[in-house]
Amino acid sequence: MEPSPTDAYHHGDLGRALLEAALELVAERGPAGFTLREVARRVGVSHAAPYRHFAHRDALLQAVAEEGFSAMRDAMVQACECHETPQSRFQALGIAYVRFAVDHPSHFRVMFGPHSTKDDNASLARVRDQTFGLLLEAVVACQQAGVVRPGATHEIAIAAWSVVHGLAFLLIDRPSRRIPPEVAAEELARLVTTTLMEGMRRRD
Amino acid sequence: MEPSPTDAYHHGDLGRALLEAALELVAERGPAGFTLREVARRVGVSHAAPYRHFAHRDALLQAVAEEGFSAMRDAMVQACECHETPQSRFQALGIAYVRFAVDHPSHFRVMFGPHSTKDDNASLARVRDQTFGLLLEAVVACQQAGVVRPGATHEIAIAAWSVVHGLAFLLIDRPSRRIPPEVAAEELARLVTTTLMEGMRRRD
DNA sequence: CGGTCAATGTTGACAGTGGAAACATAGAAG
DNA sequence: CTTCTATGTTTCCACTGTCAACATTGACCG
Repeated sequence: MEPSPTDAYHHGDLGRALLEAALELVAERGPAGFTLREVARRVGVSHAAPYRHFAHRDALLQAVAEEGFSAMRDAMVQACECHETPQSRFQALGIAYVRFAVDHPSHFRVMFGPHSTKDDNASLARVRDQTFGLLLEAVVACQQAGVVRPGATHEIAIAAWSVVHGLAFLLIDRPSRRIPPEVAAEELARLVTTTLMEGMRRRD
Repeated sequence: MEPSPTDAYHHGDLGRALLEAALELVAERGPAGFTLREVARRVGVSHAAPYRHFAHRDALLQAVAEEGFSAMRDAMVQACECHETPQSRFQALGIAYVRFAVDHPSHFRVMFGPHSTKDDNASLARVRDQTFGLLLEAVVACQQAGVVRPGATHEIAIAAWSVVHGLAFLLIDRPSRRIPPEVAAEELARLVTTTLMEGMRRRD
């Protein structure tokens, strides 16, 4: 029962095919251009077929979001592994976050769009928590290494998430023309995380 | 020429009435529940009437966004005026930003939603720039007072915007259950801005 | 082997939406 | 009073999400 794309009545693995087509569609036309019927069209299936695999339109979008969170988490973990000290690992985490958003803006928007943030979806909520978990662990590691002031772990992690999350949105939305377009995302991410870590530094 | 409330033809300044109804609708049902026809219905006018005042659905949403940016800018300016030192003025700006988002989440989402960020709308782009302008001025003031390291003004302002923008979204979207729900927005905003300013501090 | 059944896919409907075109009306301008 | 133009209405269209009824298929069981 491999998904051989024959023109059989039964598709083999339609759920997976729908998800992949949805990913492509979102990447191509953005979250607004996403349409259940268009996804079905691309897979070559009738417009009601998706309902056998996803309860409603938003469920498919949530699956897209979940896929995105997994990919981002993996990218963050991978970026983290290249570094040794808790500080640089922490920073690598943040930079990977921003980079993912800049590289996959539509996907990132779906991940934090209105259909994905209501957590009636357990698996989506879990992978979202994992993302924040990475930041939390990094903060703890920095605290244990004595490079970040102790206490208020959650609050510090929220601050860290805020800064990369905000920068990510500013870079993909460009809400002001006074943000110079030539600024490199990576450099900015480095500056922003450095500044924040400096502010969280343990002072003696 | 802008239609002043006096030159009422049939309805009597329908444009304004539509905008106000749109504001209410967004506040009630969120950006997703916003519908041109529902707005028309609430004003008691046919579903095609809005097209005499707004080129398309997104234009009305952009007007809502513009209204929101004006209100937020005013709130920020007002919060700023209560303080003396450049640092506390800067921080007040950021806290007002977060507070506005938390107090008007739907409105805030529209302001940074996908329909408002493409800047084919001159007046919307202008008021967006003004918001960033406030941050820029505050950074310059802090630099002149010697409490923020000189240079890289734009980058520092972007960092400041990032942190309040990100915190705003995290607070209204709550993307992780590991963000404790009881944390007060205001305190968090204070912590986050303090941390950032500490990081931007001039070091001797 | 054949029959039954649940899973999967299709067809056709429905209400709701954004948008365009043709028509209607009322106030201003002559 | 007539005419013109800005505003509002009606009517239509293509498209969407969703549902119910129907069709097909492979798997399981006698």
